[in-house]
Amino acid sequence: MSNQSKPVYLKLRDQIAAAIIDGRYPEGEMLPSVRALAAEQGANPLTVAKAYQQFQNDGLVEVQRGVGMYVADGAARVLRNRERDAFLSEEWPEIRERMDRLGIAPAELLTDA
Amino acid sequence: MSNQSKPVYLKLRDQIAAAIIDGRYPEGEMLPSVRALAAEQGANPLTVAKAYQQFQNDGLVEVQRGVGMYVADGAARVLRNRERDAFLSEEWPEIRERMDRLGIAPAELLTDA
DNA sequence: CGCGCTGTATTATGGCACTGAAGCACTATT
DNA sequence: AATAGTGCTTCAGTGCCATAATACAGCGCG
Repeated sequence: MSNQSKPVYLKLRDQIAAAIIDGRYPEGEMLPSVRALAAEQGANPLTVAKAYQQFQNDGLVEVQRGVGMYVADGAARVLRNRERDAFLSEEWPEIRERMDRLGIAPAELLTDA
Repeated sequence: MSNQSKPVYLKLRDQIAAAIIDGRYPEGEMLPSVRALAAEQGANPLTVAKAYQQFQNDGLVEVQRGVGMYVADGAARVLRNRERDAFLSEEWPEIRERMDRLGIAPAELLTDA
């Protein structure tokens, strides 16, 4: 659903955010360079820069021009809380409404880990 | 999430599907005309037609040119089963993964009715 | 200094999806 | 026949996305 026809820069943004939350991009560590990530993902450097842009504006990554971009302290916590609130207030109600309409019992969703 | 920056014709499509599943557009009954629904929703008739298009291709609505479009027999059941399967196989795994990442326990969200 | 690595800005271009306006084709009713 | 209601086709416009080529600016190191 989230990985299909969505703009590339948004997919990259989500992917980076997940990596920060999971600690795969640890706080204080340097993020992959624009060109490096672009090459790795087969995307354009400009597109990667656009994905990084949003994190800069929010102060979640610190830019050292000529050096690289670093994950700010507390970025993982802020990011997780923000996405958590957004999920609960916006996405979950609609998901729940859909489950009710489709007749999906909550129990059957919890069987697997 | 589903009601923000999503194309109008897709929002209309979901809305119509929900109405069919819920029986607000009963089987055998005539659907609102393209122009009528467009006026009601403040959209362009063509956009509404595009939303209806997908149901025609799947045989869920029957078109009588010059007359109108009617909900096919069994449309509600087919539609509900299809969306149900799609939800379980495609959407839910991603939702589950996100909830795990954000530290949300599924059980506490499913307890209330 | 010179080289190589960072991010950034500019401009241009192609593609694609969405939306819209006008008109055509068909049917039922009068 | 005339009218008014249907869906449908065609043409055109708009905006976003992605890419490309190029150049600029800051930093570290030999």
